[in-house]
Amino acid sequence: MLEITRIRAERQDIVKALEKRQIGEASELVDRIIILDDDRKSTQTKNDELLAEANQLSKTIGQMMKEGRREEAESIKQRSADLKSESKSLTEKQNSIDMELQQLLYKLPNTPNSDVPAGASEENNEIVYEHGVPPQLGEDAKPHWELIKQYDIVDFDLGNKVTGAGFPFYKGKGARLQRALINFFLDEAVKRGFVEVQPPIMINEDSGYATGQLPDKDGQMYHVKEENYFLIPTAEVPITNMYRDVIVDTDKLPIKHVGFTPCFRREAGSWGAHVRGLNRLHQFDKVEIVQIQHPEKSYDTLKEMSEYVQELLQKLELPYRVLNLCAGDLGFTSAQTYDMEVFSAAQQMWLEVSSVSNFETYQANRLKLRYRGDDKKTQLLHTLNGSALALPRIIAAILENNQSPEGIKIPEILVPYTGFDTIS
RNA sequence: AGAGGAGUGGCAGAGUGGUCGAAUGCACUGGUCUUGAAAACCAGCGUGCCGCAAGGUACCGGGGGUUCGAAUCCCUCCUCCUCUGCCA
Repeated sequence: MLEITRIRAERQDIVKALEKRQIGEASELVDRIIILDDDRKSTQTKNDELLAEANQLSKTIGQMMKEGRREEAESIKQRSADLKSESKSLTEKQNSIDMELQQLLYKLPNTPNSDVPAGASEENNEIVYEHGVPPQLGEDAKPHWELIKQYDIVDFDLGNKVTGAGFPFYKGKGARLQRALINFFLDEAVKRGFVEVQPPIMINEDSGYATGQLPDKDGQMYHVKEENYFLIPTAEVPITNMYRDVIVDTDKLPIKHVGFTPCFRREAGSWGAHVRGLNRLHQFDKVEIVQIQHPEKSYDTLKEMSEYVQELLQKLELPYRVLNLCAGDLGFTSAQTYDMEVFSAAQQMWLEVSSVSNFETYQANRLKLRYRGDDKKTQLLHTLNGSALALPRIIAAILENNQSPEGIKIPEILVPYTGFDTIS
């Protein structure tokens, strides 16, 4: 959520930044927010004055009662009651203004950083780096959804029977490859100073709002009605929410966490031919890295996280490219995002395997995640996160790129984790 | 899941209707003293909102209510502890 003080102070810049994202009516929305905020302030001032008088009267009444001046006390009780009821209606007004203001602020996405390219859709994403050469596969190269059947390592039919579409079983060497990748990713992150956590995979409504999944992505998360819990779409949500309502000592920064969780996404209405096999699932595994950083250092941290993810891809010997997402393709809460895409040779397409983002103060504002500045005042921190990495598409790429008539070659670095070097 | 008890500032812990945003201790910050440190002593020390400021206002697990006045009384929800039950 954008800070209202910032909206007021940098009104023109913010409107411009939001328009870069192709948000219609940005200017009207911002104007409305400022008017409401004015209203909020004046209502509070009025209400505070009423309450001040009422509090004063109550004290006087108390004093009179003590001194036995009952009649005098009775005579001003009425005035106090009037003040109280007047204040009550002002409080109600305040609440309804607050709520409307809140709703409008929820509608505003984050403002893109100045390095973010303009553009409406993914065609305008900027390719900032490419690494590796896609392997030359023969005519008979198979997409991963055929390979998994051939070697019987991922079973969608079983998943359909036991749960439904998008919930596959991983079997045998498929399951072991999956486990190997999880351990590899966790170990690498821990080596780099990320503190491992195992968070709950259900979150409450407050957490959903704090990191911005709610209300924006309501309907995309699985919802447990009885408890009003949501299955997490990413470990970002529980891990970042560890720091909801926290004031962090600056010498503890940056805070670095890594966590492995399954992730659940309903992805309503987004299924099609290009999302076959492991390309898109309702449940998938992901190792996530999260950092909480001082505002002045957060872009260095973003770069560092992006480089870290690239190292993982290099170690897995996968050809990849890095995209600087354009404003129109940016996630709702992000100020800047780098996507890492792996080239899947048999499908002849790029698969997004990681998304590394700086949210600046957007999440911190909702989280009330702050540090104390040199002037002793609390200031919002910056939050960042990234996938490191999401498993299914990595598996898809490994299967497709490393296939040969002899079977599928496991990247060398993973062999100590898998205990085998070929799937055949 | 049932019965009982409890939730107060970073921590411990007082406060059961009036001047309480809240005693006290510890921790922390600054100062005095000291060659330095410790100890001792002095002072400061929650968060949000409104306000240029002075100041005002709200918050004692969350929400609602009673009252001129609520940390304190009532209702409700949540969480924790104890016992019983169940269970990886």
